[in-house]
Amino acid sequence: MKKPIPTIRDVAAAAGVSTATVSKFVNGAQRFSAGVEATITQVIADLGYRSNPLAASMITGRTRSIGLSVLDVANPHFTSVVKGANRVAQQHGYNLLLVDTDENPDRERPLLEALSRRVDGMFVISRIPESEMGWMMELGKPMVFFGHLAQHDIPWVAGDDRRGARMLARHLVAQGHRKIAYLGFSKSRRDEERLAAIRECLAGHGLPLVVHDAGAPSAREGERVCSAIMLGADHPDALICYNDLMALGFMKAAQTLGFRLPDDISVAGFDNIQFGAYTSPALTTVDLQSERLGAAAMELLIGRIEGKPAATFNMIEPQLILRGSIANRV
Amino acid sequence: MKKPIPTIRDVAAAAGVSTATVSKFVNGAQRFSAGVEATITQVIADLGYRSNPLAASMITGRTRSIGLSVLDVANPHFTSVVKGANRVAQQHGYNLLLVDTDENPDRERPLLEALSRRVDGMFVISRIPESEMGWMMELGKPMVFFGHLAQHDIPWVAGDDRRGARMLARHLVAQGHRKIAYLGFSKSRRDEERLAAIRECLAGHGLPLVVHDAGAPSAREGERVCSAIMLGADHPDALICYNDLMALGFMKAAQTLGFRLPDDISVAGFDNIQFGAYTSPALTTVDLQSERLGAAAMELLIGRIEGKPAATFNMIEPQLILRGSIANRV
DNA sequence: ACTTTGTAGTTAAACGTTTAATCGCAAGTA
DNA sequence: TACTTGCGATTAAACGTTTAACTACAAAGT
Repeated sequence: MKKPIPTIRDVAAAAGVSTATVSKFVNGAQRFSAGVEATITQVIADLGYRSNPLAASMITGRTRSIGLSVLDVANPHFTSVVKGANRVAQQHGYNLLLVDTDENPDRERPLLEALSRRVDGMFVISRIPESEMGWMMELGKPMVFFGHLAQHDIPWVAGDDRRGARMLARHLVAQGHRKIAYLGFSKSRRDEERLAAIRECLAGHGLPLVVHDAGAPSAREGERVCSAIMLGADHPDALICYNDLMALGFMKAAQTLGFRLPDDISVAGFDNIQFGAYTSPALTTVDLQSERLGAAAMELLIGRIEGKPAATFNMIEPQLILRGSIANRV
Repeated sequence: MKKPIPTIRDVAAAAGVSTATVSKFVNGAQRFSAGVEATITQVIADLGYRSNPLAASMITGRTRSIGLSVLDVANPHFTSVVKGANRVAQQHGYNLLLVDTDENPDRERPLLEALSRRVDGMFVISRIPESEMGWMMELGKPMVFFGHLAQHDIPWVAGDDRRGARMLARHLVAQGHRKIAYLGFSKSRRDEERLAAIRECLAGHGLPLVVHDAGAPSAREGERVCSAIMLGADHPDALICYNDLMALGFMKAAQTLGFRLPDDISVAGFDNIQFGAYTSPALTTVDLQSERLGAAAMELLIGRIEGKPAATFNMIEPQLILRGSIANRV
């Protein structure tokens, strides 16, 4: 036995004005005579009227929600991105419509296509190669992508992976490491930048790089590959992981195997997830500023949605976070 | 120079049928003669027609999105809840409209009120006391709450906090601990259940309980309160934390102060966040099944939205996860 | 042959807003 | 006085669907 939800027409009738007047009043789009203003205010309060945003969206073509497609919300790196994005969205009066593609590229297309009609714009964190992204442009909504893109007319936001990787590799060399390995995740578009920068830096010092590849960017996978890396003839003296999750998993497994960290092997990762600070040794990492990236992406996107001129991309400076997981071997 | 988006009317005109026919066709609501079916299929493909869900929502009153209000997405416990909720929502063809209240109860009301008109139902994780939740019921949408509620007509989903707390306290006693402390977070509705169960269990063994209270359920706060707990005349031999985040922070700070874990003090938490497994010692915790809770809440909510008879609440069994952070003092 | 039943498709009225165009009126201007 | 200007308020047409009620017609039953 619910009372029917009052419409703008009910308000107009009760206040003795037209619906247009009520609409303009609610949207603060005009000045009003004192009498009318008082009456409408009163009636709205009495009836408990609240504008129906769906109906408004039909006319204005704006929904005040933004689609956010993420690879895995439970990955703390992406969680931070979401957090930053959501903060900015909320500040501007937008809500996030969340999609989690669960690291499965096949899910992205149907989910994004369905999403596109319900939002004003989309922030997309994807594993789809840039060359296969054509259909996304047909979606007809403003978009911003996570991660560096080569095409210059598509907006993106990214940390400077190359620079961060270089900083880290340089530091390892300076600390006297000579047998450095990289545990990558080649399905990610960002992996190749990191790998290239590391390799280049080491080559500059005449050092080789052993590369391993993980099947998922997860702690579990880091644990799994540990024995393959450590139980060979001579294991590396330092390991750079594609991300902190993998590094955490690797460290745990290595310790379980009886290795001492960082004496037997130094470990480092990317992302600076919160939990890297709580292991022993604490994890050295490249902070790519996840939350700021999310926020910057949202600023960019909302700028485009609201038609304000804005840059097409935004590269944020990384920071090397030094903690106990890297030994000094000099 | 964008081409205008085709409407159902464009399709109807091009196919030589009425809009009603097209509508029924896309919703699979009727059988059609072979000719009509073929024509419509063809025209839809040619024009690239996609139904506008906003317009449909106006009529049906259904949006196929569900509001999820969360205290802090970046808290791994809630991240898991979101993950589980989102999985089930997606399975049923719903999207989550996310709201993050940032542990600030004052933000909840305006955000939820705005949200309520755009969704079919809401899953609310709140810090608002049950006695002040009246206005939420006026929102006129199906709702499910996170955490135990006393009122029996409001649907909720929760882990069995009392049972989990009892299991943990009992284990500590069995392992020979006699000076047990609790680091709580009294702003949470769930804190009091845990505290009560622990106190009751210890009282049964004639043991006292020292209670501390944190200002936030965060690792940082766990670090901050460490010295107050450990540097007194004689510190506890075991500490139960309101959640794993606080436990992680506490452990780190205690180790920094020179204490050895678990020899000097045993530590345990709640939630079984992934990262408790990667510290040294690894964290003993009560797994309240965050992800299953999120999923169960969504099942319950969707059941109510779609008018299927369902239970009003769902209590999920906790599990004690024993790891290295608890010593054997017998 | 006449009625009934069932089915494929149409008509037209919603749903609850926004907004361009218009209007009436009072105040200001020439 | 007559003409303009500005402003508060109205009119009515959208926006893109769904759906109850209806129609036309063919097949089946009597």
